[in-house]
Amino acid sequence: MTKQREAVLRVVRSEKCHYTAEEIFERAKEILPEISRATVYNNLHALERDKLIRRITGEDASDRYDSAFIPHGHLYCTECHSISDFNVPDFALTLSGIIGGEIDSYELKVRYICPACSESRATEKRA
Amino acid sequence: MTKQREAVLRVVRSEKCHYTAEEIFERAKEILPEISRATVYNNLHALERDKLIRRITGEDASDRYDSAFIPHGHLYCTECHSISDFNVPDFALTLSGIIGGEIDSYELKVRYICPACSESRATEKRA
DNA sequence: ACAGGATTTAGAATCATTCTAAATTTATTA
DNA sequence: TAATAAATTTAGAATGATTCTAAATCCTGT
Repeated sequence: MTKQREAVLRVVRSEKCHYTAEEIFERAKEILPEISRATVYNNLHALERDKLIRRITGEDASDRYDSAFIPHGHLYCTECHSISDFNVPDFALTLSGIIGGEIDSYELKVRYICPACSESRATEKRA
Repeated sequence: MTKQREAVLRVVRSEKCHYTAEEIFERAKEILPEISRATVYNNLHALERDKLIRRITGEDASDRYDSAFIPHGHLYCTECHSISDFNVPDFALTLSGIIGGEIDSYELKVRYICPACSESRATEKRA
């Protein structure tokens, strides 16, 4: 665990982080101004391999990361593109039951319209 | 629905397709030799928007696609990188229950070791 | 201190995807 | 059917996230 890896981990673990590699790079530079982009990528991969962080794929051009404390799903709003977390109780267990074997990890993403956007849509209609 | 869009859809709907855009392009050229890569991308986006096909993200550098008949999850083997489908009964319903609102779509990916690889590992250990 | 192995760095290279602008096709309206 | 508008297609250039490279640096164990 080098100081670079520690810095990357600290950034990803910061509050409500769903950052891209680039954003993590920017923030890691505030801790270690000399850190390079390649190192950030290297460490994101290493930390993901060791299950200290989790990669979130798909909704943008670039991957995002979050801390892996509790397995959870992600909600994407198709209007404002915000990301939030949600939990499916005992889902890992449910999955291994269906699959009939051990699971390494899972990724669950739901696209929907978030309450805020849903509300502002309704307001518009009324107007 | 142009003949190009039809060709792309036909390729994605071919048996057990989990192709990348590039693979779809190669196969679409067998139907329409003049088709261009940009058209394949355009139509993949259009077909996804219209929910005629589904995009699968993440496990490779490039996205993959499959036909969207029945909502289902994907199993990735971490050893041989094969992809297969599986079904979580009534999952869309479960999700909208948890989220408390309507869902646009969901993507569920599970990483595990497939039965074939699991077996060959066991065989190795025995040897 | 020293050897060996892993990590870091800057920048170049790669490669999937998107963009562009012109040409063509399809749909609409007269 | 002719005329016009709107959407789609095309080839190739551009973009941009990520990976690669090769040299420098940092640990670790002796």
